[in-house]
Amino acid sequence: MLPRLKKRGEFVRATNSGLHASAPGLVLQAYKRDEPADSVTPARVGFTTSKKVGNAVARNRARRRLRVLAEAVLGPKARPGLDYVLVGRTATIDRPFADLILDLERVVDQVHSGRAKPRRPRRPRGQAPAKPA
RNA sequence: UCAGGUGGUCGGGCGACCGCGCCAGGUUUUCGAACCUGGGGAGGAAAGUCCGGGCUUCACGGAAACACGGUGCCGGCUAACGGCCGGCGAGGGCGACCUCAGGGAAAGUGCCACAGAAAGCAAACCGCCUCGGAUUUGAUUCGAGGUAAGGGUGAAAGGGUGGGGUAAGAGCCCACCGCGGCGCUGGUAACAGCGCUGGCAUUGUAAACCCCACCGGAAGCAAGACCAGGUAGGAACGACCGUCGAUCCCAGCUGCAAAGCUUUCGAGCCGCGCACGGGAUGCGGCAAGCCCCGUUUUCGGGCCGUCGUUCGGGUAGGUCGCAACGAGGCAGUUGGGUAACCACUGCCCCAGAUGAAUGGUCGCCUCCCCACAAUUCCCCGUUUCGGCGGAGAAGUUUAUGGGGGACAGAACCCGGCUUACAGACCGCCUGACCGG
Repeated sequence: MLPRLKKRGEFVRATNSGLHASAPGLVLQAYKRDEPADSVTPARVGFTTSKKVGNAVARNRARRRLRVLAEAVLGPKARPGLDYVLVGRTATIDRPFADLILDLERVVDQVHSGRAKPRRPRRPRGQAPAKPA
């Protein structure tokens, strides 16, 4: 079983500074930890299911499916030194499991090959968009 | 059989593979843990967080009062409750049954739109009746008075219905009903029944203020305790206050006196100590600290006041609380009670996570819905009377395919309430129809 992300700061770091890739059934965020090359720790994984997914029962179900999914796909494919965050969507609950596996394999490949992009910076609420110079 | 009422139970089942966290025992151990075996692992509402408790901290002399909030027919049950049970009253339903914040309106204040002549000190718009006058008989009209039976307005017109009575009317009188008072009877009581009596006087509204009775100290497991870490027990300004300076003081009380007592001190406590050049600031010791520095420790050195305003920075990591012998659960042809509930007997120990375990995937079955085919029935056309074609209905049986199975996730723990909920099952009762 992969080690889990547990602190809020680790999740925020992956969201703000990590790479993002999305699929119909889920969203993947990945952050490469700043570690010396000779002491790289194993990959870690965390799960986020917000209220957008549904009530507590729906969120629990989405997170459980993501957890099994992570063991099946990230178990063999995860790279040491990375923090993976799987974000649940509404479709995570009803999408066939085989499709979810394909979704996750695709986004993991995107992240590993560098084709994923960092998150578009969001302006703080209440501020006007910055005008291009 | 149909329609309905009410109480209760359940909330998909089985299997395969792969997993999660907890407890107990065992083995290994590099003391971090790993592995094996066994046990148990979401709900009827775990939800909303609306009441009542346990528990914790704070406050507080017992207590009482004010304010504020809550409750509000009677009796019982309960640890307690705004809960439950049984009664009473009022309203609804043919009925089973359902609903009700259901104390006080002769303590006081307020309010009652619109319509209407008049709305709580009642009231004369139309009408009705009597008397008088005028005009031309019928009749019309003017004036004075009586009248709440009729019309009209309104949610409501100052008891209701009927009779007597009267110029017309009126509780003016009578009967019944309603209402108030008193008495008797039944009931623990709410209340009910009966009798006498009064005279219709007392409009409604208290989820309007209010009055009365009873209840309530506050905040909550991020309570609270311990440990680890930690740059910041932060900063600025102002006031008080202390130091330098300025300045001020070297005293007061008792006593004849000797003397004694009191008075000071920057900050936790204790002790010492000060007078002609001294003091207000001194010296020593002990103790505490989420403080800082040095060098890891022993240790050494430094630091520290109060109040107010403003501005920040960081954090919520671990263990305990906390997984339970408890207002505990299950069972009973047991006993008491109409019941809620209580007693007794037997058995059981029954989730404990913390980015948050209690599951994921697949197959079969089950229940419901839909489509299509076969099946049955009816209608139309045609016929060589065997059928054929078209259109429709039934949903019985069978097969195939597709879809659906609700509301919802423990977070310190109990007792309730409220709200959400596909569907299934059981008991009792009511009404209608049919049969005996």
